[in-house]
Amino acid sequence: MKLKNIDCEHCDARGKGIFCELEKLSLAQVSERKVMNAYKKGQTIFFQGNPPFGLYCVSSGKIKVSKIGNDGKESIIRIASDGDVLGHRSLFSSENYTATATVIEDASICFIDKKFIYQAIQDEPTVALNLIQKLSKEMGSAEARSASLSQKNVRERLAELFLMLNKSYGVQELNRTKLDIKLTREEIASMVGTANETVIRFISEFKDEGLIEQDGKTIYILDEKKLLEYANLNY
Amino acid sequence: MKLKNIDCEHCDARGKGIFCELEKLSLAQVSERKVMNAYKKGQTIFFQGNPPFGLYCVSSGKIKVSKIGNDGKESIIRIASDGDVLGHRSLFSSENYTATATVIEDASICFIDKKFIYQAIQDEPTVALNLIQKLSKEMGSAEARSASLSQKNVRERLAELFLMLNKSYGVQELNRTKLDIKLTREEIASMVGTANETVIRFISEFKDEGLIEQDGKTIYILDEKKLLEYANLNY
DNA sequence: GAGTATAAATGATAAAAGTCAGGATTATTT
DNA sequence: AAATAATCCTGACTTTTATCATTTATACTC
Repeated sequence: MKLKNIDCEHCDARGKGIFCELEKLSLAQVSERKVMNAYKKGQTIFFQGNPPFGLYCVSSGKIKVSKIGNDGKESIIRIASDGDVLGHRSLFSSENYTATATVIEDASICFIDKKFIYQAIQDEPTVALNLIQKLSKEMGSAEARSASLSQKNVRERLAELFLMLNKSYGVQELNRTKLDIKLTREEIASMVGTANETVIRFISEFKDEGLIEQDGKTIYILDEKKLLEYANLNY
Repeated sequence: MKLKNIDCEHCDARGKGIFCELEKLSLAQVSERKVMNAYKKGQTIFFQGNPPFGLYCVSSGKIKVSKIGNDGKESIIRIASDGDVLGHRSLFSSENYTATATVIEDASICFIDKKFIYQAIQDEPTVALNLIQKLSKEMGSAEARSASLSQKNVRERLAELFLMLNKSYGVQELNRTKLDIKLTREEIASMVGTANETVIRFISEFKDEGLIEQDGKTIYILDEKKLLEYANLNY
């Protein structure tokens, strides 16, 4: 679905993206080259195995980036939302996509051609630096996740995930924090790296112990302190 | 230990590093700002928790980058050798080191001040681009590792590791490939994300089945094909 | 080269998580 | 609102891996 081409200057995600420090003039150039598309929940932005032709910049919505194993098992690597870029990893390491990007919450996403991105990196040091910083932060998460998977048990990893979701998508309410993201147990399981039955068991445990509660598909954090204990974070 | 300051132009790792496309003049500038140090096996280059003051470029040797969990369990995130950079992730995400870098094979490493690195990124687009590419590739490995840890069992992950080591450090001999890297069982375990006893059992199995053999601490790959089967790689 | 430290190997057992099956809920469609 | 589908939940059982204890081998030091 093609959207009216909102210009970059008025993009909601303007302050967070890699082009955020550009002056108006250059930003207008970016704006001219981009195409904005609207995606519905469930749609795929790119598939594992396909070659990248450019970069996706998320203006709004949520996208899961996941790897599908040989046996069909899904692993969600990260979730991208406004201000995040998608497809950069494969683009810059000159290989086909190693993951699939699927919309989990209706999204507006801009596509920018490969050539122009490389040009922008050459001409605008801030773009390069922002990219380096974004990659570094994502790398940090990826490494933390690896360490977590090697060192921690499922309960710890699940507590960790809730804390992470709390940080990224938490909306404070009176005596609880609403997680503004809807995930199935299956998806939660594939973020934690376990089977969905196992996740279900621990979520029930967390609910019984009053750490979290649930209304429909929405999860609320009740006791962050206890979650922190359970997560056994590395200082 | 301070070494005679070999200039960048004559560095063995010149062709592989982030400064490889610089012209002689700019390279000389890098050369002036760097300090080269020699590290012995076992020495630590930086510690988890400390702030970064610059970037390390590996000229020779091998360094393990590992995260130590609360319980003291080590997870090796990656191994850096000639042409690789170290400490970039924390530097560019402006946080303290989230991992520790320890020499596992005597190394020569250059240190370049933070300020100068940022300057170089501004002034030399190729440096920025090389960094972006290095980060993207490392990110690819990190993501693959996460997926592997979530989806595969120990035997598959171990086979995968041997294939990876084969690719990076394999030296072809008559009817086998020598892995030019010495790792303890403990280290192998912490790369695979399991207990050393478990690694030992599977290594014994691999030896019994003629997939690998060993002479002292050196491992040789005998049957790459079978390892590929065992690894159950994702196409 | 004997002695000590470190690493590797093996067996027995326990714990954690995976798998399979069936039923209960909640969404979605007609 | 009924019907269908998708998701969630729970229990029983199996497999995988971790942990602990002990022995053997290798490397390092005096």
